[in-house]
Amino acid sequence: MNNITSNHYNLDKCNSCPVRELSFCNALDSHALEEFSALSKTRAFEDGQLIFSEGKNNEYLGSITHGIVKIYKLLDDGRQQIVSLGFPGDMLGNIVDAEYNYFAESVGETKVCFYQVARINSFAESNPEIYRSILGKTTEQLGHAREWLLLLGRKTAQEKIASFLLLLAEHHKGSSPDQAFKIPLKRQEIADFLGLTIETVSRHFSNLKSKQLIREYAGHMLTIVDHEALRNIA
Amino acid sequence: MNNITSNHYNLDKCNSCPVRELSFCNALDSHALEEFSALSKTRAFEDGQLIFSEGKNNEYLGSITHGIVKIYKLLDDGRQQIVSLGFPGDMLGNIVDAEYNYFAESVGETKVCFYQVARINSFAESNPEIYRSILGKTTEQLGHAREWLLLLGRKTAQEKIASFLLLLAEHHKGSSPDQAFKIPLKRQEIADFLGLTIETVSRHFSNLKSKQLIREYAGHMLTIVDHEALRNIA
DNA sequence: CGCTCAGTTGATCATTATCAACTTGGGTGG
DNA sequence: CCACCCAAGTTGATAATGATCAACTGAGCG
Repeated sequence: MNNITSNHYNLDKCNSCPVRELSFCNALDSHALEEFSALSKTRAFEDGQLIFSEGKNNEYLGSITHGIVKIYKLLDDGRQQIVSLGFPGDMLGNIVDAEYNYFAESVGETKVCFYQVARINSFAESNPEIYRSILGKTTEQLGHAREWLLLLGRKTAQEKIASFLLLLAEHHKGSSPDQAFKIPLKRQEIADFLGLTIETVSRHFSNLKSKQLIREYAGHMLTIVDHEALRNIA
Repeated sequence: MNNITSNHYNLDKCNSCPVRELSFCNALDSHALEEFSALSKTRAFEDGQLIFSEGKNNEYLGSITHGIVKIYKLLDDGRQQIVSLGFPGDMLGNIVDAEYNYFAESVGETKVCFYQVARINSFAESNPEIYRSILGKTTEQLGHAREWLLLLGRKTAQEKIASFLLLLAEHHKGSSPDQAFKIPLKRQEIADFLGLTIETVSRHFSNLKSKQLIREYAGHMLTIVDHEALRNIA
């Protein structure tokens, strides 16, 4: 964790924060938030930058404000598994384990609001509710991880792809259903998220297209044509 | 959650608790612990009893004191995935999500120390450190879940079996290495934990036996003969 | 223009699932 | 006490899913 840029508009930055209601800092009242926000530093990442790397200690806790972050693990021979996709409002890192045993990398342009863990702990002495809030986010992540265990352990390739597309659609709920959205991941990343190979992912995409359940165009823009059918597959 | 038996020896029960140092209640000092322990009720389970079922609300938080609990999810067609094995000291349930989206079932004879979530929340008003402690346990579970995501997504059957055996051995560290221990799960449960079928599990067990890496006898007693080789496989 | 990277598609292979038969062992009742 | 029964586990034969290897397309960029 280097080069965290100082932030000089602390006082009202949370008010303009796009993930104000989603982030773990949401639990704080406006007075506490003002104090807390003074501790934060925001950092922007280009596509594919390493945010955390394995074995690094838990010096910072982050909150994603823009973009997507992939959390992944590696085996010795290079096999990779994405264990989580972080979307705006999601928490990054943890304040408990000294060993942060994953890699975190930006997917596209990303911004993360960081807090030093030591400062969170001091802050918590007078504002213990922050722990409850971090607990909420962690429990949520645990739920997602377990959902994915079911997917990786028991779903077929086609079911995995369908589930993945619905997950993405879920994060575009703001826009109308049947709205086109950009697939943020490359085929290799999708494969690493679903426990498949590039080729299998590609084939099942083609398959869903030929069945007219989805449509893809202009690079990576995707429309889910038949939500219902996709949900039945997943 | 029915039939929670009242516990009439509250005052010093935590002192005799076998998971005193492992459980989330560990964070409390002896005064707070005495107050907290009065809120707990212990319940015993036979093999294969349902402890939580999907969709039930988060009324209770538990701490496993004896035995093993499997947490699993189901697909509509009956496919099952064990998403976690709870050992003594592990936490059961959560205090955040209203929907507890898993099944929990005892594996062998099991005892669980339960707390009503509402009571934990009241208690936390004067002892907020309990949230920090629950957060610690939840973060630990998240770490295990993600380790398993790597296993399910990217490891071969043989690697899965080896990893599983080492996980079990890990929980018998108290006894000397190369010590025999009982495999607590049936083949079907192992399969549901590793995302495999019974037959594949059985074949790879046979394979490891024929290679003299493990030995199995008297039903389900297992000795790991060659830890090193097993670790290389995993 | 040609290079590279991402993605697609095809052919073949390997691993694991499926289906089926058989073994083993513990428990029960005659 | 033995015979039987059932559940769990093993092993074999075959099938299917997904991986691997390979060739090719197309877009973006210097």
